[in-house]
Amino acid sequence: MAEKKKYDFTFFEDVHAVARLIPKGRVTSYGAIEKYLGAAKSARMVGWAMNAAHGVTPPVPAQRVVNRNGLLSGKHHFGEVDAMEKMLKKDGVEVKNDQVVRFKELFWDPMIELEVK
DNA sequence: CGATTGACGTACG
DNA sequence: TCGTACGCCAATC
Repeated sequence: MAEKKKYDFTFFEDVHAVARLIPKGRVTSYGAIEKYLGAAKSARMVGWAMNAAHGVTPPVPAQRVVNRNGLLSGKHHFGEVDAMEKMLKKDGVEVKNDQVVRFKELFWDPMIELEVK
């Protein structure tokens, strides 16, 4: 019984992995990750995974993960409200009114980028 | 153990 | 087009 943990963190690990795969200057949405994981039924679970992404190594760029509208829905969870926006700008992502500018252009879909088609 | 909440998304009016 | 309602699954109270 080499059960490391009682719960299956597969979902969390996968979410973290995908989040780390997000290229600099790019952003993605929870829904995209969900669908990539095949769990488009639990959108909120991705948010919980991100909540668990704090303190893990390597750090998970959760700031690059926004909601479907490109809105920084989780900016309040970075300690400071400006932390998420600041990091995004640092990555070269423009943020206006807590929203990613040209979100459609900067959108990074794992299903398309990671899938060999 | 039951009810509420939560970093979302889709459906309906 | 905008606002409200519901579903989803897990964690917390």
